[in-house]
Amino acid sequence: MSRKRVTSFDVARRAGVSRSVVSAVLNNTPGIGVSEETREAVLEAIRELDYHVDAQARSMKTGKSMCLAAYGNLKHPLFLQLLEGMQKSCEARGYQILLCSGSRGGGQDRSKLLTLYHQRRIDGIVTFDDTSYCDTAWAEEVIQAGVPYISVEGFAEYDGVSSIQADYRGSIALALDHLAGGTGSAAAGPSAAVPLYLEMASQASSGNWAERNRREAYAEWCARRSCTPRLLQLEESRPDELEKLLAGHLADGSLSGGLLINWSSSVPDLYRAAWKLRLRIGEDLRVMAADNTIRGHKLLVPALSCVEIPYGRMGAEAVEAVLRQMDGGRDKQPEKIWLQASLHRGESV
Amino acid sequence: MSRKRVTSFDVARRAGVSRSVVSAVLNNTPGIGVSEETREAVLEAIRELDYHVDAQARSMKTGKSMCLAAYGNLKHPLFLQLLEGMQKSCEARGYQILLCSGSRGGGQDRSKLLTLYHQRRIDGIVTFDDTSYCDTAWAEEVIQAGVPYISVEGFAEYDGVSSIQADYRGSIALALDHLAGGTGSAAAGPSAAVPLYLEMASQASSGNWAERNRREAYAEWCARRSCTPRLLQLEESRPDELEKLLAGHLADGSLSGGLLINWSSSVPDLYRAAWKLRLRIGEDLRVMAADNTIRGHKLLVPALSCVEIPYGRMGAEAVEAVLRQMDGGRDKQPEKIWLQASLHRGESV
DNA sequence: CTGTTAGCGCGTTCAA
DNA sequence: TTGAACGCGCTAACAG
Repeated sequence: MSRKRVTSFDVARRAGVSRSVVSAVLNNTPGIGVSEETREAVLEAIRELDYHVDAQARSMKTGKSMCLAAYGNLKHPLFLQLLEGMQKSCEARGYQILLCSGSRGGGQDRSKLLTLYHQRRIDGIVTFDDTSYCDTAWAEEVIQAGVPYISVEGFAEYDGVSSIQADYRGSIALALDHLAGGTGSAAAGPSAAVPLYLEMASQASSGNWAERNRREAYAEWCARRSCTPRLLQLEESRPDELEKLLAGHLADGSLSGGLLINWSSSVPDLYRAAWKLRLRIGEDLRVMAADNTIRGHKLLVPALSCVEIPYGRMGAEAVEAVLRQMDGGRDKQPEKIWLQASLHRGESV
Repeated sequence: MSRKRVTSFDVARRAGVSRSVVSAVLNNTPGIGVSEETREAVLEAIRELDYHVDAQARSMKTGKSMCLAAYGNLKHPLFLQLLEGMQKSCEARGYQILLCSGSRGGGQDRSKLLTLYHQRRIDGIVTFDDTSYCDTAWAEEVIQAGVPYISVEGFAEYDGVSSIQADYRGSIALALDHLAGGTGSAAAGPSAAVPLYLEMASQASSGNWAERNRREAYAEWCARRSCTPRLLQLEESRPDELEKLLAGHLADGSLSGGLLINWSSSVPDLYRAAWKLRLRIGEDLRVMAADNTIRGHKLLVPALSCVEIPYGRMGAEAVEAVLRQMDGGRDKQPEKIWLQASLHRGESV
């Protein structure tokens, strides 16, 4: 049978000291001096008895749970990358991650995060939001509660709370340069065919900050090269439309500059349309995506060239930011953090 | 500023009762009778003061952290599905999930799970292992510590600890039936071409329980139909080998019965080989995979027909099993749980 | 400089 | 229905 739980009291007795010394040794308490000798004795006792601090008792005293909540949609494949990044930072700082998925659709089960905070189960919150997320009511609650908080990809244009996002503008330039670079000389002039920008859209994404930035970045890129932008917008999940589009634009050769699509999640539809038309991606048609939600660089055939949003780094940075808030007190201004995207060279361009 | 923390003491005074009553109301303590009247008064006070139980203090007293550890490889995309299932069960039982990734490669950072248990941060452990995982040293430690534990997909053939796994045998039959069903009449006799079974292999998977089961299931399926099995084994990550194989077998028509591959993760290579040979999957070549790690039913073009391992349900069941262990005491026998796989009908067969 | 004593934090539970 | 003790570690004030 497992023997009785070992407490600091046991350790103290075993080492012939008082419990405060045990605590001092464990925490390197500055105020309390401990001779090297006793220190060793305590550590020895700890080892012998296999003593472990009771995290609850410690938390109760210190007021820190040493846990951060990670809230996000478990259906989103890239949530894992975020968690990985968070994990790394947390590990380095001795923190744990409490997983809090947002299961239901519309409902604000975010409020349970605040409950967790009030219960002292967590010291801070990281939410993985989509780029159009900006619920100011939630932001108010967070501020009201005084809980350290940061949103990943949400609240891009709202200064009330901290947030971290990718440089969507830069990501478009990256993609377009790659697309154009493959076409001929690096110094391609206005004569070279301009890449077509295909913007998939859903009701939620219309006024969206990310989409707007991408669109503008496309326009600017074209302007810099003094060629006219060719923007197309399409409803999401309309594979037949995609096919029609492809057929039409191929007939008149207007796709010779390649195609940049905003969401990789629509790329399978695109590939499928090409498949039906017996077009070979990467040969008859050069394609890139402005994100990599579907991990298309590894899974699609031919491998998708795309831009990678750095969710891993975002997670790590998010944790750092939240921890900063904890130290900084409540007067600290919300931070807005931006990270660069990177390029995946596949076979599709 | 956030006002001072509200304790049960404040609530008690506000409601004109003693703290024990507050506790009794909150926990519906059976032994203690509380009049409807006082009950209401307490709830009212709780509401007015916005009181929240301090989780640490409660845990300290009850000895339950109300947390389960989820350990697994954050690089594995299906870990998310497992978490989703765990989340669902946990939510229903008032539990939280503490995320504990296994970051490094070989190192046994699993031991930190035991530390967490000794620290009373968690009440139980669920690990997401691969099918060849069977570290009996770890199992011993777990038993020794007396921590409720279950492995998902590990320890299939070791009875010392609880585990939960998919019915890999059944999954193969499912796939083969689908593959054969598409070829002609349901009552296809020995005359119909037999599907080829392609087993990708790595050093770790050789003696592997899952692979052996799949192989045997294939043999049995063939035996039932009195046709001779056609098994092929290939080293993983050898795209050129795959291409050679495809070319050869197509020339002699031996792939007319279709192809079943054990790992979907090698399917992109297969698709790529077909792509190079200008073969059209689903038309010139019918393909299925025995798992769906890569989510090929949605991402690949044409959509992959495959078998789905029910990670979501496994996660939910795993949590239930761990909670059962907590109630049952340490005399309870380890459980071995099996779940059925299901079929995804795609376009590749 | 080294180490001790006493009291706290907060909810739960058992004897009264 | 209540008072009092308890669980376990932290830390300020204090003593050698």
